Amino acid sequence: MKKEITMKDIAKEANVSVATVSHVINNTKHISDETRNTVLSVIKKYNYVPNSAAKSLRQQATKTAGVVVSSFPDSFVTEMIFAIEERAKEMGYNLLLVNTNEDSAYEEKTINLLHSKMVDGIILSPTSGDIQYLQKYTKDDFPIVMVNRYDSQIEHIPRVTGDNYQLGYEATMHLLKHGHKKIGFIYSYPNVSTTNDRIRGYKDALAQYQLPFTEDYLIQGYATANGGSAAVQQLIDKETEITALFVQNDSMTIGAISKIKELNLVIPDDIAVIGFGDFASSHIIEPPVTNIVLPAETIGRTAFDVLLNKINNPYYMSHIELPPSMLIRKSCGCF
Amino acid sequence: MKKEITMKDIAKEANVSVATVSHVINNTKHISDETRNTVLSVIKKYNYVPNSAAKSLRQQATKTAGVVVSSFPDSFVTEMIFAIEERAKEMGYNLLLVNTNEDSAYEEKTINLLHSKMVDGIILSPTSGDIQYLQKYTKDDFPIVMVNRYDSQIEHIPRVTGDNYQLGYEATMHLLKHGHKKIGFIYSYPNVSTTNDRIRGYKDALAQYQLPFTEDYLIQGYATANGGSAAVQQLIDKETEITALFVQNDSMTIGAISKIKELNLVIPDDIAVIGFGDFASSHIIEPPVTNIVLPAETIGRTAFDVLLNKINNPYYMSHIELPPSMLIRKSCGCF
DNA sequence: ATAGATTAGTTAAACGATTTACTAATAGGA
DNA sequence: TCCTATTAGTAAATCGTTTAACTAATCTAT
Repeated sequence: MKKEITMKDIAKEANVSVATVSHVINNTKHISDETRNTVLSVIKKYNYVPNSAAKSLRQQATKTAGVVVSSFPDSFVTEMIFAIEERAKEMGYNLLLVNTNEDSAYEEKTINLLHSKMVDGIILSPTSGDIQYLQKYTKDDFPIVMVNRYDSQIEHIPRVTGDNYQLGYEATMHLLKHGHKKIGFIYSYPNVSTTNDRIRGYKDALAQYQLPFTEDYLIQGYATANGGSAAVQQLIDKETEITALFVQNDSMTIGAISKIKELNLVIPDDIAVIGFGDFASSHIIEPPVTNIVLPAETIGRTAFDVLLNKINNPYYMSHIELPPSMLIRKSCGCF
Repeated sequence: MKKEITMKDIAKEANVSVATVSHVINNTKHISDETRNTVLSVIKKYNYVPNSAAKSLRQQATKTAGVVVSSFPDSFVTEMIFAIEERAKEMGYNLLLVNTNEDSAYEEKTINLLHSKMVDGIILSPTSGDIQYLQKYTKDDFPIVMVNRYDSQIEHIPRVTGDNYQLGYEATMHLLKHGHKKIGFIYSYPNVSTTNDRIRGYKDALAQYQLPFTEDYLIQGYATANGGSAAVQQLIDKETEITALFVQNDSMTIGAISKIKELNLVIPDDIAVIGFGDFASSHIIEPPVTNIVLPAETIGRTAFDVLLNKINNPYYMSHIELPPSMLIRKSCGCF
């Protein structure tokens, strides 16, 4: 790789000092039109772009934010990231995205990397692992905000999430109202706030109907279509005789439905289904699937705004929780 | 934000020079066990992490690569990114991901940003916009490899893509063999190699059967479910009387199918469908949809390996093209 | 005419690491 | 004993910017 062009080169060619070049670039001092123009033309000629490692080193600030998520190919997370990106662009920020794929050691490495790359702040959807290491950053007032998932052990970190307790409660209530008493709950990531809160909601709804909570109805599996169909198989194998299913992500929902059909069971007559998160195929699958959703776009945009607040004011604090809503289609038995 | 801990602080506390600390961290000189241990313990005590802006500035290298893609919520691209990430992790690299969302000005800004953040190289799936700006980087031997899409105007950039010509040809041939003569082609991004190559394949297949190419059968739309259903509506409005459809991405395929059903047309009897890219719901939609696919995982992993080669050898060059394969289900009329 | 303001530009000290060239002390070999 | 190697560590230059403090020239108002 050839030597990069530096500000010094530009300065030399334009017969000015490096300081002047810097001032032209950053509009940080009044420079005569004449010098400004020659400098600009030299910059253009060499396609010069300032080295931002040097810039960051000096300035301790970059218009760049990091986004660290733990699971990717999930339509909810994808949509949320998309919204964060959009909002960041609007506000003149660049975004660096990293997917930790539920690997908490990698998450820590990543946060360190981004931190030392001098992003101005980080939006984090944490893994289920130990995130005590975050404490170090909160002590330093490095701006971090949690999105989607949170960890209540970690204090003083703003967060914006969906109201997953309410979500679990409402979805279960909906099925209970249809007369179901044995409701399977299929999820993927244990020990994360989203799952925990939904399970709390699920239990409280059962209690409302004076129904006992049965451990066997809770099935954990991989967040893939295969994971979903395996989970259904387990419910069958355990002879749970469940008549309804609440599935926590899109791929698993698809897998669960395909398995139910394979078993020659009819949705919603034999087994009713509610899935979390709206996805493109929800209304084209047979039968169209009823979803309970969270406002992914609002969550994403808000998260970025909260980060911005935190960047501008180290004492900023807020916990924002957005409510779920239901998209009723045929799989829950309403029609 | 409080002052960060620097190597100097560590050195002072451990009663050694900064040079020694650096050597301990990087294993770049033999240091006695005693000093090494005290240094290490001080580092641990303060949770010290070297500032990589400074490091990059000095070293001109970081174990970090950038990935710049132009469209996200596409299952093919998602899967490819996933593979790149995995391979990068295996090789001890960190990855910084940016989605340009088909905005070519933003793409240029992003590449500049990543370049100046001193990533060691970039994997790029370019937008359809003008990418002459890349020339500057190739001249400097900055490692860039194109993945998925390429631009033949830009010389000397290695690439790994699917064989989209073959893909267009095979899918079309498959439909032609079933006796279809009027085949709609629904796509989303104009002026990108993937689309162009598939259209070439489509035309050549028609020619093979001595059929004329009809401009009206080509419909462009948004890469969403709505875009797909709007495209079908257009084909109907234009009274094209097509009997088969080849759709270029997952969301559009889902939308197209739902529109066809809405119109009370039967798949595959009235209209046969082949969609590009395998996705979770392909085999659960009614009828299960026949897909022609590209090996997303291999493409991703290979792309990273090619980037590594390019990083280690500025003169490295290769164009890798992976073949498509078909997943035959019911929507094409084979059963 | 002259003090004070304004304008246009420069000098040089940071920022936080890495790394080359150096020193000092000890060990080994003849 | 003297010379050379080896070991353990350090001083200082360097990467490419930004920015506070400075100078010099021109302008303004009295």
